[in-house]
This record gives sequence, C-alpha cells and structure tokens, in this order.
Amino acid sequence: MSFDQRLSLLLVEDDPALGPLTAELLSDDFRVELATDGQTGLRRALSATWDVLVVDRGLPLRDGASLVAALRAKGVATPVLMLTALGTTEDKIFGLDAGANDYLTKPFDAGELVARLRALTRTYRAASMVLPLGEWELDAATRLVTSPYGDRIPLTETESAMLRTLATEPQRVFTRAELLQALFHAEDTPGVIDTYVHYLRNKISKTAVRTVHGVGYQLGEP
Amino acid sequence: MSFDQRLSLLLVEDDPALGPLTAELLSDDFRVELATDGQTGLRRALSATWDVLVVDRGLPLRDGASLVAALRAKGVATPVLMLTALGTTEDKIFGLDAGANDYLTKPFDAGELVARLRALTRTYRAASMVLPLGEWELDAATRLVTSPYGDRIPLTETESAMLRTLATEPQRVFTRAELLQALFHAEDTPGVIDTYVHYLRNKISKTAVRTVHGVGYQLGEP
DNA sequence: GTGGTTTCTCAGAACTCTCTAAGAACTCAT
DNA sequence: ATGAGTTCTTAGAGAGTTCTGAGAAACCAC
Repeated sequence: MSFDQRLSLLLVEDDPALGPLTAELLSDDFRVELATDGQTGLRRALSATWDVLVVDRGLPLRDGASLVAALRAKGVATPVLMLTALGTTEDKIFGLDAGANDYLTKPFDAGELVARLRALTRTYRAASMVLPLGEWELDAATRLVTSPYGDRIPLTETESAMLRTLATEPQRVFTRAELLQALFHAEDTPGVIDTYVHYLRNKISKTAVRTVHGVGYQLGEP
Repeated sequence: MSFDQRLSLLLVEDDPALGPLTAELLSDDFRVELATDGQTGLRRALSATWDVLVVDRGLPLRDGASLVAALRAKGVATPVLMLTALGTTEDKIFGLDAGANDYLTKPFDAGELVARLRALTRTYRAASMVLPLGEWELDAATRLVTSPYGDRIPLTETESAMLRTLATEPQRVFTRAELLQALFHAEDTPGVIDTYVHYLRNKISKTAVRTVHGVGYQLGEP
C-alpha cells in the first residue's frame, strides 16, 4: 500500500479500439480506469472519488450528456471533459450545458487532450499551498500545521494527506471507504483510517476530526 | 437600486472591431469590461476580483499567454478562456499550459463562447440535505442541528431521522404508530417514540417537539 | 548495514447508540 | 376531586462502533 502520485481518471468510452488506446495514452499522467457503457460509467463515477472524468458523448445504455447531468444532479462537481464525434456547435453547447467542463471533438490530438486535462485538474495556490483549517492552517509543502498561537506541528505525509482530503469539503462526512480510496486507493482494512485519525487528534487536538458515529469522519475545529 | 446578478468578465482584446463586438455579445450574460492591450489587461485583472477572464493570445505590450502566466504566478485562480487566431495544436497546448482553463480559436461561434464561459463559471453545490426548522436547521448528512446563534448540536441517527420525519410535514400531527412505522418499520412498543422525543427535547429544547395529547407528536418551535 | 522515522495491523478497552421497561407526573372527562 | 388513560423521565443491558497503544514491517538517509 503506497502512494501513487498520478491523478485518478475515469474514462467512459465504448469504442473497443479507441478506449484502450486512449487509456494507454493517458496512463503516463493518470491512473486510468475504463468503463465501456454509460450505465457502468455512472456507477463507477459515483462509487469512488475521481480527479477527472473523460466521457464519450455517444454511449450504449446511457448517453454521455445524460451521465454528466445525472452526476451534477447528485452534486458531484468532478471536472468532466466530453469527447465526441459529433462536431456541431449545437452539440458542444448541449454537452457543456449538460454539465461538462470542456468539450473535444474526435479526431483529437493526444497532446491537446492531455493539455486540456492538465488545465482541468490544475489548481492554483498563492506561493506555497496553504489551506485554512478554521483558525489553523496547513502548509501542504512543508506538512506543517500552524496554530493560532504560532505553534507549528509537523505531520507525516499520510497525516497531511488525510487532513487535506477532509479539508477539500469541510462540510462533508467522509466514510472510511472514501478516505481509504482517497489516501491509499485501497478497499480493505478500513482500520488504518481510525489510526490516522487518532494520530491527527494526538498531534493537533481532540476535536481536529469529528466522528459521525456509524458513518465516518468530518473535519472538525482544531 | 437593484443588484446586478451578472458575473463580472474582463475581456482583453486589441482588435478594434472584434473587441467591442464581443463585449456586446457577452453583455447579456456578463458585466463586461474591455482592455485593449496586455499591460492594461494585467493591471485591471489584478486590481479587481473577476468571475472570469477572456484573453486574446496576440496582444500589444504583453502577450496573452504571458499575461495569464503572470496572474497564475501571483496565485490568482480566476478562470481564463484564451481566444486566438492561431489554431495549431502546439499553440493550444502552450496556451493551456501557460495557465488558461480553456482555449477557443477564431473564428468562434458566439453560442459556443457563451456556453464555454458558462461551463467555466458554473459551480455545483453539493446537494447537502439541510432542512429548515423555523430559526434552526438540521443537516441530514452531518446530523448537526444549528441554532440561530450558531451552536451546533450533534444528533444520533435515530434522533435525526425522527426530526426529519416530523419536518417533512411540519403542520401535521404524527401518531406514534406512524412514527414507529417510519423509523423502525415496527408496530409494537410505541414507547420508544416517547423516549426519542424526550432525547430531542433534552438536546434541542423543551419545545422542539409538541405533544398533542391523545394523538401524537408534531414539530414544534426549537 | 544501521538507526530513525513512517506506515500498517491488530486486539482489547472504552465508548456510543439503541431500545426496553417501569415508576412518576400529568391530563382530562366525569 | 377522582381515576383511567396518557405522557414523561430515568436507568440500564446488549449490540455495535470507535479508540488506543503496542508491535511488526517497510522505508529512507547516511
């Protein structure tokens, strides 16, 4: 169980030639999973947390635009690049308005696809990457948590990653399975999560992470 | 005096014909300001907070890509759509890697431009199930009741479920049998309901649940 | 290699939640 | 005012969940 720096990408493409080819093409920069129909694609999109989705417009069982619309209706904000053979402006507008963030028509240039995906997944932070945690803050680069009084607490990489994950959506309650997926890309041994929550509470404060009994964990107030 | 709902957009475009035309085109959906060279564009981009920028690639005084790179270097994360006459894939990749979020080549379709800008500025609100309870509210996911003063009271799953059930029809009086059915799919031991009503009143307030003698319970005023 | 750190597993302890049960307090029609 | 019915309150046992610490394994820098 170890870190994979690549971002996770769900590719939904039914073409038996283009699908694996595109997956291969993207595998340098992304951890790619391939789904070959809209139904499966939607299920996989919902069953894990992805950094970005690439969705073909014309898909069996469920249309790409409908897939994206369904995701958006559920409040999933993951960036989506829609891929399609249909090239008219109306198609593009329809796809974008369904909830896609970008739209690329086939045949596309491999370099452009990767560049657009980079643009979609890129996040900007002033100077060093510092996330506010209520009164506290976490510098992701140095992995130092700073208290309002100026105390600085060093975190390990996993501890920092967990705190960052929780901080991405402070309101949300993350299940053990979700955290396990986000931190380790694993599905078994959810007990690790408890242990790291324990570490964080020891290092920062008892209330840094809130337990929602029977559900999971949520960012608390340090 | 009324609030201008439109999003703010800074258009940086030097073409004396295309600039005002595009500004006009976008003015239905955006509050547009036009800058006609890269230097001025960068200054205006930094001197205010914009919802989105549209930047031409070829600009006098400072190139569009350099403008965006400068913004990004300062940690400005505003979405940028780059507009250009140069259409090669290398140009697109260069523009995107400079920090643009989207790239459109001239001549572009007005509808597509607007659709892409909508996609860039769109934000998804996670469908957080928050029910209003008079002055108070209950977040179903975190099971936290928030008072008008900001106090947050954690509920257990059953307490939260009961409050949610009562809140579905605030006017209605629920019999014990109905609540029992809704919460436990049970028919016996209606005494549990009383107990949980008691818990809710303890945690929130005496008046959170109203008793209708001989009938059942109703949502009260916390 | 060696020593130090970090990561992961595990199992018992501690805790929370749920639901029952039973007496006390209340309500209301007579 | 009385009593039958209804509601409130409290305590506690059982099931399940979470916490915690200790040790083994992996990793890393020297």
